This record gives sequence, C-alpha cells and structure tokens, in this order.
Amino acid sequence: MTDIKSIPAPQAASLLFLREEELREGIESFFFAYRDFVSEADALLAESGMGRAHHRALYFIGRKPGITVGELLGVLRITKQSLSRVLKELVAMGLVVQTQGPEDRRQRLLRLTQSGAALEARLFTMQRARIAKAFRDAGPDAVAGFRKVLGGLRDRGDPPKRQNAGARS
Amino acid sequence: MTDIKSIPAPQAASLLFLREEELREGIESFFFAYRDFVSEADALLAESGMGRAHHRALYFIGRKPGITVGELLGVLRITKQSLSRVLKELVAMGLVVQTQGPEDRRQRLLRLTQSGAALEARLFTMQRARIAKAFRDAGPDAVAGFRKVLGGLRDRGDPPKRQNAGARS
DNA sequence: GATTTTATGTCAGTCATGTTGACATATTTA
DNA sequence: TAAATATGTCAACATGACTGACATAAAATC
Repeated sequence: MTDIKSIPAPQAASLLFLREEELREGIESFFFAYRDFVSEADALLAESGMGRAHHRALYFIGRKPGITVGELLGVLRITKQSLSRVLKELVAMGLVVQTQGPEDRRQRLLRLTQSGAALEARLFTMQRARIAKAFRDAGPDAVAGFRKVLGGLRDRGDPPKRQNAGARS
Repeated sequence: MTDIKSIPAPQAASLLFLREEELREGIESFFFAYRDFVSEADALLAESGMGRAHHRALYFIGRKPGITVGELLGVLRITKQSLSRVLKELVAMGLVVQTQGPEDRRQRLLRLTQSGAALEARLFTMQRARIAKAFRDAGPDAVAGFRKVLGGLRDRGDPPKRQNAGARS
C-alpha cells in the first residue's frame, strides 16, 4: 500500500515535495537548536578568557577522569596542536592536571582539579536547565526518539583518521 | 507516585545520578551527531574554496529566494560584516545574485543563480542521504520526538540583538 | 641490545569565521 | 527637511581549526 510507483504523477511529486520539505525542516531545526544550545555557556567562559574549545575539553575530562591525551583527541577529533594549546591553558589556569600514566609512562592522564570541576559543574548546570526543560516538555517518548535519530546521524565505521591527530605519521 | 521526596536517600541519589547521566548522554549525542552531520559537506565546499558559512548562506537563500540581506542576518545571527564577506564571495563566484528590492529600493534581494542552485542541490543531497536514513531507521514517532525536543532547545523570546547585525545603532 | 613505533609536546605559519567600532550612501519615513 | 533604515565597507582583532616539521621519552619489536 501507498506504493510510490502506483501514485499518479502529480501526487507523487507532491509527496516528494513534502518529503524534502520535512527533511529541510529537520535540518533547520537541528541547526537552530544546536546553535542556541551551545552558545549559552559562552558568556561564562568568556569571563575567564576561554572559549568553546576549553569547554569541550573540560567536559570530556570531567566525564572520564584519567583520560589520556590520545583518547581525548579521538573523542574531539581535532589535531593535537589544537588540543595542546587548550590543554596548556587549562593547566596554566589550574583547572586541569596531567599525571604520568602508571602503566605506560608516556601517557599523560588528565583530570580536573577542584576548581576545574567547579567550573565544569557551573557550565553543566546552565546547559542542564535547558535540556532538562526540553526533555520534560517533550516527554519520555520524544526523548527516546531524539536519542534514536541522533544515533542514526552519527558517522558509522572508522572515524576518519586525521593527520597529526593521533597515532599516525 | 514516585514522589522524589518519599524515596530513601540512597535511591534518590541513584535516581539523580541517572538523571544527570541521561542528560549528559543527551548532550554528548547532540554534540557528536551535529559534528558528524555538518562536517559531511566540507569536502565538496573546500573544492571551491568555500566553508560552512558559505553553505549556510546558500542554504537559506535557496530556501527563501528573494530574501533580503537583513532577513538573512536575522536567520544566521551573525554580524553584517561576516555575512558581507561571504556574500561578496558567493556573488563573485556567480552563485548568488543581488537585485534591488522592487518596493524598498534600499533592499538587496538575494537569489541563487543556476549554478548556485546546482551546488546547493548537491550539498543538500549529501545531507539528505544521512538524515533520511536516520529518519527512516528511527521511524516516524522518533522523528516527531526529535523535532519536539529540538524545538524545546531553541531560544525563547527575542533573539538577542547583536551590535552591527541588523537594525541597531 | 638496537631499532622502530608510539604518545606526547612544540614551533611556525595559515585559514575560516566570528567579533567591535567607525563611517558612507541611498532611500524611505516622519 | 530631518531622521531612521538597509546596506556596504575599512580596519583591527580573537578563536579555533589546519598543515608541516621536528623533538623526546618510553614501549614494543626484531
């Protein structure tokens, strides 16, 4: 039923139009929502002369204390030069500490300091308010759908290895 | 039921933990999905020496042919100086044309040329493949939930007017 | 034990995209 | 006529990415 081939041309065109329209609206919603969501923490970060790159590093170090530099590079998918600058600043500001890996002493394990954790918590609290409200208003089924679609939008397969990023010449 | 105040402390803490965990996973999904989604068109844009800013302008001009510069600024929420640079390049490359507004001759109405529309279509086709697959795999209910949550994440109220952007000193 | 690979850091330069501030011009509105 | 609006433009700067090249220490392999 509703076999697209069985539909007369004008209606099929109309269906295709709606399909494209629906997808474009999805793309636009995605763009606007993401922009509004991430821009929220900027003011707080700017107070300490930081930007979004600092936020992302703080976030993922807080999420996995003891994460190595290489792992963090893999998560963020940026070059080590980019990350290095950010990490250096976070360490200089006393928000992050690096310790030598206990098994592999080449590794630098990253952890938030107390003040780093405090800043991350303040940033998370801001974003939590927004996302919690969106989740609450939309309801659990909608949240499940949100997660499901986001999962489908992710890259599948190998993350494209980038020069200078991780274990690559 | 499930009044949080009636739950003994350890379980309440556990629930709160799950709640935070759930929200963090949502934030991360959002970050990863958005990054993967928008990065896809970069290679094609780079061939012509363009970036994401060009893509966004092309996209919204294609979406509303005859859009004014001021309207586009309102959609993108960037400064006119940023947009100006991008528009100038798009016009120079023959992808966009500007025509004087028929009623208000101060306005510059923006439209895609044939090759501009062709490029936009190529870019949209790339993204359509990804989002259509995600929508199809997730199902209509999930898509509805996705849209619902995204709507809730948007800024409410006045878009924060930014200096130099639109009608402001 | 010597060699290679890996994890990390660093210097130097470039690019894309955003910002602020100031000012110019044409056109519409009051 | 005067003020407000839509647009454009010059200049300077910040952020966060990038490439390429090279350095060091430690682990893994031959």
